[in-house]
Amino acid sequence: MLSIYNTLTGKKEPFHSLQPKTVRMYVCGVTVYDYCHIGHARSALVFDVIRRHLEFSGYQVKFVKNFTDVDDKIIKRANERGVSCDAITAEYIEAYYQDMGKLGIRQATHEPKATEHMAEIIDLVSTLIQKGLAYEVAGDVYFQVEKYQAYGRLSKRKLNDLQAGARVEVDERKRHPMDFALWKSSKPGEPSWESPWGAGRPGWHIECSAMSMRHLGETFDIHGGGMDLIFPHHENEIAQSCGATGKEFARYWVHNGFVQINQEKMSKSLGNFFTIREIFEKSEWSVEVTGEILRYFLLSTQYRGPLDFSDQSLKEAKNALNGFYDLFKRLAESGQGSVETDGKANMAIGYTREGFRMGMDDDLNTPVALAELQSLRSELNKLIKQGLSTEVRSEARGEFRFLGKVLGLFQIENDQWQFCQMPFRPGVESFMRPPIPRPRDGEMGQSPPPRTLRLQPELADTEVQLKVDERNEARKQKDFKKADEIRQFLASHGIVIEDKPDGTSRWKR
RNA sequence: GGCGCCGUACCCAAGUGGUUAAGGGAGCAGUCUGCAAAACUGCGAUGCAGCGGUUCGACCCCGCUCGGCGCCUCCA
Repeated sequence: MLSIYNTLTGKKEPFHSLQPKTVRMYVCGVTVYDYCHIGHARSALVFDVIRRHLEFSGYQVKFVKNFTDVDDKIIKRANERGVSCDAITAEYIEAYYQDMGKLGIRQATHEPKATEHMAEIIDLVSTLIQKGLAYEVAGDVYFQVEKYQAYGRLSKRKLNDLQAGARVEVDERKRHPMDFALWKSSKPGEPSWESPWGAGRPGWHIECSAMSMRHLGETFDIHGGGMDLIFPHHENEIAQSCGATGKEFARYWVHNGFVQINQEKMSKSLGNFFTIREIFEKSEWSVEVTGEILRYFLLSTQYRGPLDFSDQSLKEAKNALNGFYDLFKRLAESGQGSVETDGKANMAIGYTREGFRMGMDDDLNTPVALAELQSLRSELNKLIKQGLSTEVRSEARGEFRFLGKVLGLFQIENDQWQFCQMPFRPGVESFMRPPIPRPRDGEMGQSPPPRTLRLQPELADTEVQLKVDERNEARKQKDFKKADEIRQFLASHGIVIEDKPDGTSRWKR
């Protein structure tokens, strides 16, 4: 039974779906005007894993994640480049799929766009006006926050408190400073749609209400996003949705913590962000391996806590994964077991599955889930030393695949894993670049110049094996000088040899 | 000014009102080994920012202090 922290109640609560065996979940996606950074990756991954865990637990998950494709920032970017908004959004939606795909983020069941739901949005705004919760002023429509008594229940704020210290610009046309736009009249050249209030475009919050209700119904189970969306975005979504339907909107509100750099929030405005693609570009490893490192790193902290991104944290993730894939190599070798060792291994697998499930059920405690897998790794290493049958080894690898699937880990083939850094890639010592100076007013942050990678042609597996055999022959002849030369040669191609007690060797890249 | 979060060993990171405070990384010392790598074994917080309080008993509950951060404006 899953327990999950609900921002609405401020407590961890047992999760019950409204409909049996089906979970309806909506997550705020990204505004598509730029490349995604690691913060976006964390959010996407957290909800990807929640979805996978729910499926693992036997639910069918209807998962909706939107693209915000009408927005001031998009218009601004389009104007800067002298292209259409459509061109901007198409470009960055494509980039989103590329980047998230590399991270192994699965696509949602529906990925709606605001521009494709204008009818629903206009309907919703009309309803709010009819119900007296919204008012029109010269082509703009505002939601009147004072008409929704429960306003502030998600973010635990009171309207009065908000007013007191708020840095909200005074808009004479609003009845209350916190009233927010449902519909904005458009200026010439801006994207616009016909509406009862004239040509315009939707405000930011209304699209999520319209799209979630369209695809999931008026009341659904989980609504998620980053912590920073709690106020005002989700607060406003609740106000306008509940106001319009008179029903509860989402039942569980789930928010992920931030990725930080040096204990500070990573954000565009601070200029201290790393895009997903730049990490892949700088990585010393293949796309698959880098993706798994990033996933492990992002899951090494519980989703609600802050997570500091650094070169070291990625190295730790890499080292941890090396340990798993080292084990997988051993599990792929054949062996003789005993009733005792095979039995112990099966027991350990059983306990691990149970512990893993409990960890994940406890508000998606991925660090605990990973610790369980680490314990199994350690246990299996011991048992392999004592002797473990080929069958049980294979089952164990299968278990890592099975549980790992929930986290998106351990899915790649053993020989796809790269243990060593790619040799001869100058200038790529680390994922991290020096801190970017904070941009001054109105100035964009500077990107470092692109790095050119020189790839050493890789040795084919057969070539490596030939060399390894040659070396073992030399070792048999006690020609250790030659043996070491071959080791050196292979090392220069990024290959590490591990000698086994029986005189044969395993090798890894 | 309002609301909220965090502070666990060298680093990352779980956790519990009362047994030995998970797990990983790094380190050190061993086993194994021609060498190496991997693996294994051992060592490592008498203490969970500090100070009070509640309690038979608190790292875990309450209060205060110090330190760090977030939201209140676009933001995952």
